[in-house]
Amino acid sequence: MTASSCYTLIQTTQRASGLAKAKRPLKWQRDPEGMRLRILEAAKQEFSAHGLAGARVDRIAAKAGANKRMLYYHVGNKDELYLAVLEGAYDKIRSEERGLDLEHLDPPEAIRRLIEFTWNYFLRNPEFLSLLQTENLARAKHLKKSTKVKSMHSPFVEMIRTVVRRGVDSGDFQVAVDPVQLYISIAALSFFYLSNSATLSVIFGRDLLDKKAKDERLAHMVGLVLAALTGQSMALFEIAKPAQSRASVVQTA
Amino acid sequence: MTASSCYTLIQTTQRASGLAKAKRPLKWQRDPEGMRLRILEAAKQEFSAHGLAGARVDRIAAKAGANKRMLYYHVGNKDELYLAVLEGAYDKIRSEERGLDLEHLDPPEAIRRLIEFTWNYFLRNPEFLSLLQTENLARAKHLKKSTKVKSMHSPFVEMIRTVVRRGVDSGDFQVAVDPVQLYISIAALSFFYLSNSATLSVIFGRDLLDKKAKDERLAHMVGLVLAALTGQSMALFEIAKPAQSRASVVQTA
DNA sequence: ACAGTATTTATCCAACGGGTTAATTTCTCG
DNA sequence: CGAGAAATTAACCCGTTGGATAAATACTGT
Repeated sequence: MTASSCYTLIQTTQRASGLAKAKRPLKWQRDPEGMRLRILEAAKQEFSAHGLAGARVDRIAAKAGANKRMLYYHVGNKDELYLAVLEGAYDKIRSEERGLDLEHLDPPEAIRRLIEFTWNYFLRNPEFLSLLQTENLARAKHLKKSTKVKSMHSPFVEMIRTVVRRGVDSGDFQVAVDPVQLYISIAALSFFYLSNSATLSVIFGRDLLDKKAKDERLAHMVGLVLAALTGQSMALFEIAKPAQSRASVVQTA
Repeated sequence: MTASSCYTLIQTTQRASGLAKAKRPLKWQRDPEGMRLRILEAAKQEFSAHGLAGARVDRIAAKAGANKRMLYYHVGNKDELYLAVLEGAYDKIRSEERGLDLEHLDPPEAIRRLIEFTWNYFLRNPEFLSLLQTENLARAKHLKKSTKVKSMHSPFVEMIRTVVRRGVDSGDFQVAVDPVQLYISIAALSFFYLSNSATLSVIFGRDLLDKKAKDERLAHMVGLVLAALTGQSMALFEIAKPAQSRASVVQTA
């Protein structure tokens, strides 16, 4: 498996200059950037699947189709590798957030979009949730050392502050809620549901990750937050959920 | 330290029969129940501080003032120890929940009390949060094996269902929200804030665990949920937060 | 083409860590 | 009081794991 993925590498990364002049079949090929990327990707999977202490350096190497030595050569030791993965994860979500462009929507729609984005991002990137959990179990010990992440200081909060202010001015929102509180609440509603779905599913005896459950959750979250902000009924916002299903929820055991 | 706690044990757990007839100073004393309790307590600390993989059996033994062999003698191997701790944690919160007695409060007050209880329980028992995080990182692998926890099937959900129904009947609440969704949301708002406070504090550059921040968070959560349920303004419910502080929040950078 | 450097492979190892075995000490009950 | 059971200590075992060292191979500029 490891060997085969290594050969795959040789095929996929061969340069344009690689005509048919390959006399002796090379044992391996240089590709520092690609190697680094594959290492970080493999490390992301390993760390999110097993946590920091549970992650195995050898497994990361194997998954990356690399020799273990490569990790130390290209990134550093286990902790440095972990921090690099963490920084990459933050970098990714921040950059996607930047594209959200809430300024041009009317306030309630902006909040709805923010909730939906957060929910979908967490759904699409479960490793991100795991990495955050892992880092919080370590009380952010590594993140505190990071110079990069501190400078990322979310301009996102400013986006939300603006939306809230606009909402208050237009009369859509009833309170000038603290944007950080709001952001944390929105993240919390999605994050907890997804990151704790395993134990919650056991406890409540229902699969929280099937299609229907996920649809209902999104509708619930949007309804909860928008109802609180606008003072209107939750039911008004749950357009994603058909009336039939809404009734059945009340009866669910 | 380890040795001293061991001697402490001998002093504190000596039976009533222990007159002053101790001729030869005993090297140690039998105390199976006490030993088991100390092991589980030490294990709880260790697992919550370091996760499953990061926990060290030797450290648990040391913290319990015991010989490593005792863990295996009284509980079992590392995994069994972990499961025992987890079951104990669920047992504890469930039993406290049972005393909440929401039935005799009017619906909005019942919800407020539920939120406050959850928040305070999480604050008082940070190990519980860590254990749940750890178990979810393991995708509830251990919890699924537990026969005990499955039978605990929360009668709590029924309590909430009743409160919601009463609230709808009385006109206090506008929607018959799914009690499981509501419970998850209430837990989420507290859980995420506290379990992720380490990384969030770094990112937002403010200490989320100081007194003022905690007070504001509780007020925010109560306001959010009750406003959504009743359709009234969030501001009405934030009685814990003085007006001055509320204004300053809006300005906070 | 070739010398020097960058990248990768192949081994090795010392510490660690979960778990076990065997000996010791304390308690209980006839 | 003394023998057998229960509880505890002490010492050891051995696979694992993060990390290091050294040798081999591929590329680059001249």
